[in-house]
Amino acid sequence: MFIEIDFNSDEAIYVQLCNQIIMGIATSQFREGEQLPSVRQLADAIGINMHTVNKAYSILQQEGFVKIDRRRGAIIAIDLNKLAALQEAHDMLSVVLARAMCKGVSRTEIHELIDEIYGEYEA
Amino acid sequence: MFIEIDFNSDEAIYVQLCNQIIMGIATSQFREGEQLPSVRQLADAIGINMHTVNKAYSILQQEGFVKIDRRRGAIIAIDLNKLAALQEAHDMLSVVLARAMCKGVSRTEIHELIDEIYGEYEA
DNA sequence: CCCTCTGTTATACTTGATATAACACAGAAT
DNA sequence: ATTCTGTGTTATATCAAGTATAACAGAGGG
Repeated sequence: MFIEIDFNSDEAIYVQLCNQIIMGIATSQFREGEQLPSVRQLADAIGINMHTVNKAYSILQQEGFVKIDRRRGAIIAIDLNKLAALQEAHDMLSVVLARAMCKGVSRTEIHELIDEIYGEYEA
Repeated sequence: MFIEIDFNSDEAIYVQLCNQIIMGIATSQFREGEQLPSVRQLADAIGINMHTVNKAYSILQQEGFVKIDRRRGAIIAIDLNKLAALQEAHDMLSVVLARAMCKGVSRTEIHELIDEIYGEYEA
């Protein structure tokens, strides 16, 4: 369990949690069917409130990354909706690329970044 | 001036404003040295508060997209810091790509999206 | 039957986003 | 000079969102 929270960040804690868990799934640190730590366990480990973790898990459920069972807790369960995923990726990329373009980052450099990150994830 | 705010979005209004203005710069709708509408003009046009626009402009200044003059208002002035831009792009892409990968989007499909968006911007 | 584990709900507290109002400075018109 | 109108700024208030504390409810193991 390698989750690092930056308390000085302007990003909400539950958002950081969501992102790190999703990245954990992408890197196969968490696998389909695997059980995440209970809200209390994780909250204590990080030093934050149980409710904040609960909110992160709820959002991950809503976005189709986990399923929540009252007895077993949160379990990795990807809901594959590729059309929605492509739409979401397009919208988020539009913002990221606009920022990069304004600052003089070329199309080639972006493609290189993509390959670099995909490399980190597939390894 | 084509700025559309979604009041049902979970994104804060000032964030939507920042993003749309940055996309406006990327599409050459706004050019270096050009003057943005005054905080009151834009606020009235959109139907929001002047202070919300002011916050967006302040953030754009802080991030190096505009300069604010008490007399002339906000003026497009890109502060080219490519190293920081590449770092930022890497961090944001890490999150976007993780989400996409989990949902079964391939590396090739991401590259296609990049080209598609760059095409829209350069046109 | 009790103890402990799970998530859930109710309630407060604190911070951030947005709005209202008054301010201060600069330039144009009179 | 004086007034008017434009700019961003600051102070204050309001409302929503993020986070925390505490008590609850169901499930399973001793």
